[in-house]
Amino acid sequence: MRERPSDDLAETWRLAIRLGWLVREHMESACAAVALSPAQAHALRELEPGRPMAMGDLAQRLRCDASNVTGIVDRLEARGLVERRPARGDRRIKVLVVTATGRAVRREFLSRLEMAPVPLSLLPLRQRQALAEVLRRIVPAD
Amino acid sequence: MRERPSDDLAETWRLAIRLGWLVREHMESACAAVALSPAQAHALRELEPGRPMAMGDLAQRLRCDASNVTGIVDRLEARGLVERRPARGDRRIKVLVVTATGRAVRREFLSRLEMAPVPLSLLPLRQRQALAEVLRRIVPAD
DNA sequence: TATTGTTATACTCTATAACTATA
DNA sequence: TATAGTTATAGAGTATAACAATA
Repeated sequence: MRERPSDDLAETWRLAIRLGWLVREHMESACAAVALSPAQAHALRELEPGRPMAMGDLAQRLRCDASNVTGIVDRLEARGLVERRPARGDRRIKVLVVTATGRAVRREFLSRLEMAPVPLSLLPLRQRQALAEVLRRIVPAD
Repeated sequence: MRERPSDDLAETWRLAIRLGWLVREHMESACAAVALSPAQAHALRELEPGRPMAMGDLAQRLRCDASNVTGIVDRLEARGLVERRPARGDRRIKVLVVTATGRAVRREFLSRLEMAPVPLSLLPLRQRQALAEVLRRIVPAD
């Protein structure tokens, strides 16, 4: 069935959009499982254990205004997941460190995030390989 | 050591997640182009012209509480995109109708949404078809 | 009594602008 | 003066509970 290429493109993109929603729902359920809002989970994900990060740098990673990070970190800190520590050298800078509890929650969140929903795992191996190969071409590097 | 990353389920899923982000960014830029919040755009998308919908039904489609819809529709109505009309038969029900302006904005939004970002269009037709086929299997019907 | 939509309330995320304490 | 982080403020989305009008 030689469809017009433009129609094929639109159809493929519509399917991609639906996959996007699937991904979004999956993410939200991963957030809910660890009782974090999407923004909080996103922040915790960026804070790799053993790699302290300044508030401002986190704002950049989250692509939001620095003032938002204050509140997001307030809530993470209230739950005992991260700590604000003074940076050596520049006393204006506060550095974020993930606590032991934070590391556990972070691991739990990431592991849930990486558990693919059923349909993908049911796909034949060869098709999954093809999918991965195509995705690698169209999706920007992380 | 990853000898065969392509047959790794987790790797494929990670790529799918990135596609999800790509889709999300695309959607947000489509929303921004018509000056609608994601929730407002989502609502307007559900309101097919010529198919009036009750507030409660819209809440179900948006999968949110009915009380939220009041505010979302307030803003759409303030912009002249939809109208609340009394339903015949049951005077408790208010029915939503898209205005002429609303139809134009809706068309503009949907057309931007369906414009695939560059990378997908650069994919060879054959691969795009393969991608569509795989997506059709793993993605739930709309 | 039950249902539809609204209001009241509360919390989070978002941004801008003003403020503080450093540098 | 400039920068890092905070606070103040405002708008939007989310949910729950209470409410009015109607069924």
